[in-house]
Amino acid sequence: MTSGLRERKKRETRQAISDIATALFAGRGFDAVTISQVAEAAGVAKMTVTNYFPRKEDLVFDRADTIISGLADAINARRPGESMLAAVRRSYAEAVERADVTLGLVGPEFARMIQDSPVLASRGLEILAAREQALGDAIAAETGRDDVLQRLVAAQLASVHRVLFAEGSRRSLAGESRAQILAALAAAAERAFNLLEPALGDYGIRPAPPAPAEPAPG
Amino acid sequence: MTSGLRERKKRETRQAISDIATALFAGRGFDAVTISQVAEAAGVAKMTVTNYFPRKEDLVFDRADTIISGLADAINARRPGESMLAAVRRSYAEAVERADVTLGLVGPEFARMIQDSPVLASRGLEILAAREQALGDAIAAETGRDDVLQRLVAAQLASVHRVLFAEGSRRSLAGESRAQILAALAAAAERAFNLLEPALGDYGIRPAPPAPAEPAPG
DNA sequence: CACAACTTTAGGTCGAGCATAATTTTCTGT
DNA sequence: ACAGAAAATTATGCTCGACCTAAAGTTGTG
Repeated sequence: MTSGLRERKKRETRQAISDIATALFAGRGFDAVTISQVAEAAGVAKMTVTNYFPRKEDLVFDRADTIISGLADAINARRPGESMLAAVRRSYAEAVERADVTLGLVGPEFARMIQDSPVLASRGLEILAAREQALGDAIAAETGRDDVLQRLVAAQLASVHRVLFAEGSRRSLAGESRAQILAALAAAAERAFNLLEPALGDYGIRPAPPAPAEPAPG
Repeated sequence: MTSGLRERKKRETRQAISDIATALFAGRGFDAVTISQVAEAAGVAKMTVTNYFPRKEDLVFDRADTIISGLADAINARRPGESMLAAVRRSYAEAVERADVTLGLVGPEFARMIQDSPVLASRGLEILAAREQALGDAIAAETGRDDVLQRLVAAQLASVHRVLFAEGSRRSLAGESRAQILAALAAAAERAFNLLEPALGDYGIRPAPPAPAEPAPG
C-alpha cells in the first residue's frame, strides 16, 4: 500500500532531501556542495541521504525513470494505423502542448548547474542512453526482431528528442521566454520529423485491431 | 621536438603504465584494481599514474581522441561531388577493409571489462557524445549553419557508427571470429546507410573545386 | 659544470560510496 | 493497549579516487 504513515513519511523525507539538495546545488554548484551539507540542511543523517540516493547525481535526476520510459511508452501507445515515427511525433507535440519540462525547459540555473558539472552531464548521457535502449527494446518487442535495423530506428527517433532537448536547454540558457522556446521547438520538431519521414514513415505501423462486437463477416 | 631523451622516456612511461593497467583490469576487473596497484606494478609512484591519466578511466580509453575526431575527419575529407553521408559510408567501408579495432573488434575480455564497469561504460558514452559533437561542429563549419538540422544530421550519421559498434562488440562477446564479424558489419552497414539515403543523400555535397590550371572558359 | 626546466615522488586532505551494527519509529496480531 | 516484528534512520569507520603542495631527482642548455 502507499497510504500508511511509513510510506508517506518516506516519500516526504525523500522529497524534502531532493528539494533542499537541488536548491543548494543551484546556488553553489553541484560539486561545491557535499552530501554532508545536504544532510545537515535537510536535518537527517548523511547515511539517510545515501540510502535514498545511492549516487549524488540521483539527487538531481530524480525523475529519470519517466524520461527513460517516455519514448517506449509513446511507441506502445500508438494508435491503429499509426507508425512509430508518427507516434513519437505526436507524443512530442503533446509534450509541447502541455509545456513539459523534459523538453528542455529546465530553467537557466538548472541548465547551468548541469553544464558546469561533468558528473551531472555524464549522468545525463546515461539517462539518454537508457532511454534509447528502452525504446529499442520496445521496438524489438513490437516487431519481434532485434538486430541492427531496430536499434538504428530507435537511435534515429531518440535523436530527435535529444537534439531538440539540447536546443531547448540552449535557448533556456540564452534567456528566451518559455513561449518563445516552445514555438521554436514545435517548428524545429516539424522539420526534424519530416526529415525522418521518407525512411521511417511506414515503419512499425500498428495493424487495425480485430473487428469489435460486430457480426463477423461470413 | 619529440626526439629528446626526456620526451622518449615520457612516452615510454606512459605506455608502460597504460599497458600494465589494461592487463590488470582485463584480468581482475576495472573496479577491483586500485591506482596504487597499477603504480606498484608499473614501478612508479601513485602520483605519476595520476599525472599521466587524470582519471582512472583514461588508463583504458587511451586513444579516445582518434575516435572522437574520426567522423569529423571523414566529413572533412570528402571528395568533390561526395555527400556527407557518402563520405561517412566510405570511411566505414575503409575501416572494415583494414579491420579497424574501433569498429567494435575489441576482443571479448576488453568488451566484458567495459560492460562490467559502470564507470567505463559511462566514459564510453562521453566519448561517443564528444564524437557526435565534433561531427556536428564540422558539419556546422562546412555548411555555415548551426541549428537543429545540422545537429540532427550529425546525430543520424553518428548513430550508424554507434549502433554498428554495439553490434560488433556484441558479436565479439559472443565469440564470433573476426572475419565473421567484419562480414556481418559490412552487410549491416549497407542496410543502415541505405536507410539514411533518402533523407541525407544530397546533404552536404562538396562542390567541385575551381578548375585547375586549364585555360578558363571565356 | 652549473643552472634552469621539467618529471617524479612523498605525504597529506577531502569527499563519495559502502558496510555494519545500533537505535528509533512504525506496523501487526492478540 | 501492548509486545514483538519489521522497517527506517543513525552512528561509526573504512577504502579509494581525485587533488594539492613541496621536495627530490633527472634532463637539457649555455
